[in-house]
Amino acid sequence: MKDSFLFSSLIINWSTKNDRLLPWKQTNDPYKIWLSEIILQQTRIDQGTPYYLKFITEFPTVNDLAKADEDEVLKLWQGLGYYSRARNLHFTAKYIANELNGVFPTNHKDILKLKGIGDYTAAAIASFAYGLPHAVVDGNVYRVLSRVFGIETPIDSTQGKKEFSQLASELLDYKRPAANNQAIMDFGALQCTPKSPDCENCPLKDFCIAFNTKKIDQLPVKQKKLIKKNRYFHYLVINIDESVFLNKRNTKDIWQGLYDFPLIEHSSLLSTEELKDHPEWKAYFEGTNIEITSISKPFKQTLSHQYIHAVFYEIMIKKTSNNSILTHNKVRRAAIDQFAFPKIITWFLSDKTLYLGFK
DNA sequence: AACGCGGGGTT
DNA sequence: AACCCAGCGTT
Repeated sequence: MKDSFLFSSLIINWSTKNDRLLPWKQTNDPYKIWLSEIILQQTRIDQGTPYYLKFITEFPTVNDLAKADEDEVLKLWQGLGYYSRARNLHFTAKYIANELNGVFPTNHKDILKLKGIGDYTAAAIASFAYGLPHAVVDGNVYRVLSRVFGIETPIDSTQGKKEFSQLASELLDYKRPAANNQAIMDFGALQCTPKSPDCENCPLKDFCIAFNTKKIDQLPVKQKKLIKKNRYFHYLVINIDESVFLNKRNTKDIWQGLYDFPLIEHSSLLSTEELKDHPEWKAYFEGTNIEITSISKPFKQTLSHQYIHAVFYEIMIKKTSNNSILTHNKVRRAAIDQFAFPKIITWFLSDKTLYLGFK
């Protein structure tokens, strides 16, 4: 079965009967294909599709995207996660517009140099936009190849990456790389699924080593296991007149580029009395006449690598002689919809809208 | 080579 | 709760 022609023929034949109609399949525009691939990195089709449609409506060309503010791009990206994708997308749009005269690179080597584009995305754009013979290796491909060929090398090892991308290249039908790449990903997503794949109705049943040795549920092999850490956020929702103070996250941490509120982080959840005794609280409110008007329920958000626990203290400033909080962005409450927030902030805000008419 | 980076669906 | 999704950049 180490017959590349047979493998790609079977996969492509399968795909002609199991086509997924997706918006970015209808175009050869490298900008749209690039945009779709960035959105779909580590993201399910169903989750990414509405964002793709929003983006091509708002920014029909790379020049439109380049002209936008980063805040505007992040706002449109809000809720999709992995926000460095949006920042790199915008950076690269400006680069293409300003340095490349708005023309997307047309060869694999130059595509791969762009920020936010790695091996997978470069191969995807090269094949889908220009018909160039570069094999994609994404999560679907790792799964399909490891099973069909019984490869137990961990897919998240350097050796594994090398081995699988070499095999994918050998298997690629060089006469129809786009169809071949599309087919193997669709096959992984619909037929050779992570859990309970439909092996009985699989065209590769007779060849698949994992199926014939009953190792389907053991492949692919991954070596990493990551531990989640707990973090405790005490958010200060500081209101003064019709405004509230926002914080733009610029440090090297989660949610870079998004907005939240002034934050006191501690290694455990603090009681109100403990929080009032915290040096950062004192720095904020020393010499200031304030009132805590409400304390939210605890919110919990699960990230890929940490748990965020957040409590929101709503504080009204009556009179201040302290200007340290003024280093944050003072924003009219009616205008906060324009800022991009992480999920845990939007949960808090929608709760407030629901119960207190806060807007 | 190892780690950090979101959010959500499925099992 | 664990796993995984059209991965990439940094250290």
